[in-house]
Amino acid sequence: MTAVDATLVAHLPTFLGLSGEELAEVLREARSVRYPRNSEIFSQGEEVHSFFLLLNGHVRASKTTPTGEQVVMRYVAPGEIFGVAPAMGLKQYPATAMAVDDSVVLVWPSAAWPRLVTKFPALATNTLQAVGSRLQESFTRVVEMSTEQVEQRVAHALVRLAKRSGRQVDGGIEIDFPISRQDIAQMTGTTLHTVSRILSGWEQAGLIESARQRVVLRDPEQIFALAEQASDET
Amino acid sequence: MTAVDATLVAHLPTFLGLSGEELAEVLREARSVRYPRNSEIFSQGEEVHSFFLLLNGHVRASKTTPTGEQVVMRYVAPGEIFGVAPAMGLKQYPATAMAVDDSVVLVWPSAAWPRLVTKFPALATNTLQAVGSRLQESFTRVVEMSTEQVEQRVAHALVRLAKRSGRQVDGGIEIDFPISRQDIAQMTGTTLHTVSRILSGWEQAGLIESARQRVVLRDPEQIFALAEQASDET
DNA sequence: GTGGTGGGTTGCGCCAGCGCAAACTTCTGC
DNA sequence: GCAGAAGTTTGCGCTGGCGCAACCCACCAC
Repeated sequence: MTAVDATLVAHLPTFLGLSGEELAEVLREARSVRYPRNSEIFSQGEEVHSFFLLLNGHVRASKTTPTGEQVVMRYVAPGEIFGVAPAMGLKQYPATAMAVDDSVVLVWPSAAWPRLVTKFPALATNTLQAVGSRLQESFTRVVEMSTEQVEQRVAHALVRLAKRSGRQVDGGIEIDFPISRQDIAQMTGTTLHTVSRILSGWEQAGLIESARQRVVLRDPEQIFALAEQASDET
Repeated sequence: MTAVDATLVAHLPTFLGLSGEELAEVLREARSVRYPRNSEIFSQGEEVHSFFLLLNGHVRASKTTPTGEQVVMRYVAPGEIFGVAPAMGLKQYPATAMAVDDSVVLVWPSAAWPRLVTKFPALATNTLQAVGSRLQESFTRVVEMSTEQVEQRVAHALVRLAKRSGRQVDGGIEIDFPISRQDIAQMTGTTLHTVSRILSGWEQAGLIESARQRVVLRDPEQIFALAEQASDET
């Protein structure tokens, strides 16, 4: 039940339009929780009990099919809300959230949502915009999966990860959290093997540098180009 | 600029929690417009000017890629809101909406949204839930495209269409609007040809009956079964 | 240090479904 | 009633990428 520092989150889009006083009131209902790497925050099918805001670290949201296959829905970056099932009127979490890195998370009990949103309608409109942009992203993904080849989709995925969670390093841009070939496969609708082959190819060509759960874009421009143009080129 | 009959829409989830008086006030800002079959309601990239509620008919929302391919994002059923780009803070429509059947639509100017939502916060939460469930649907689609074979995806698509827009006829359930093989292909991420082959097969087997832009599920149970189980079976 | 485990790589064969092509059928406009 | 457009069917050959399998490597626990 740590007191949460308002200055850390005041600038986030979620709290746009709230006064300092109001923000403090909203934060008073949350507690700050630390999740170590590879720990589960909530699980698909579990009764909804909370909604969350990621302060620090990285969280992966994934869905498991009845046949046991996993699909990665998104990676949550610091500052974003997630697990907003309560706001969407869901009774159970539609996906599983796991900290892929040591993470710090603000947690509100579900019951707080109706109360907060009544008192601070801006929260509803801000959340609506957040959910709206996720819907756009999801649509983008559907479009990519419908029209692009695997290599292009992997390029797109890396570009997006780099933009959202990239860290400048001397050799280029590094994806700022541990991500395996398997994860990338589950983001792009392909197999671990195919991703491995593609990344190997790119590494040969000097476009990326990679190691265990680590990817550095050495030539972001080129990857970007691969993501964009339709298939021709050498 | 027809006056809109409140009793027609009072029961819709969008207006949940509004009194009759309030609803009347909301409707006063809308006008009712008729779009003939195959006419465009708004176009991808167009400046946002309105948001909509479908009273009657059917509307297809689709996205066009830079390379000119089309992907069908959803079919809007009567009673649903669509083109809610204003609420999501978008400046341009992310997709094209076309009436696939003669349709009647309530149209609000974008400018009305902030005003209405301030006055009636329930609108924001209701819209949030609507957008949330679309997000779920979109995720479902991503999962299907990642893990299922084409035949299974087509089955899923038909089942969903039948549930949302099916009409009981003596031979089974008919999809209640004109839909081409091409449309189904664009919903499932495959080609017109493959859809045609699959539907032909099903027609041979007596599962469906089809004609130009028309599909009747003769054996919905079977199609449902195809959609569910992983690939084995005769 | 040593054994084990969780990633990652790579070769090989196969097939679902795409691309191309051609023909057919049903609507629509005039 | 006729011409053309739009939608559908079907055959054929090819290939992207999947499934399987084997192996390698880096890290971790003890």
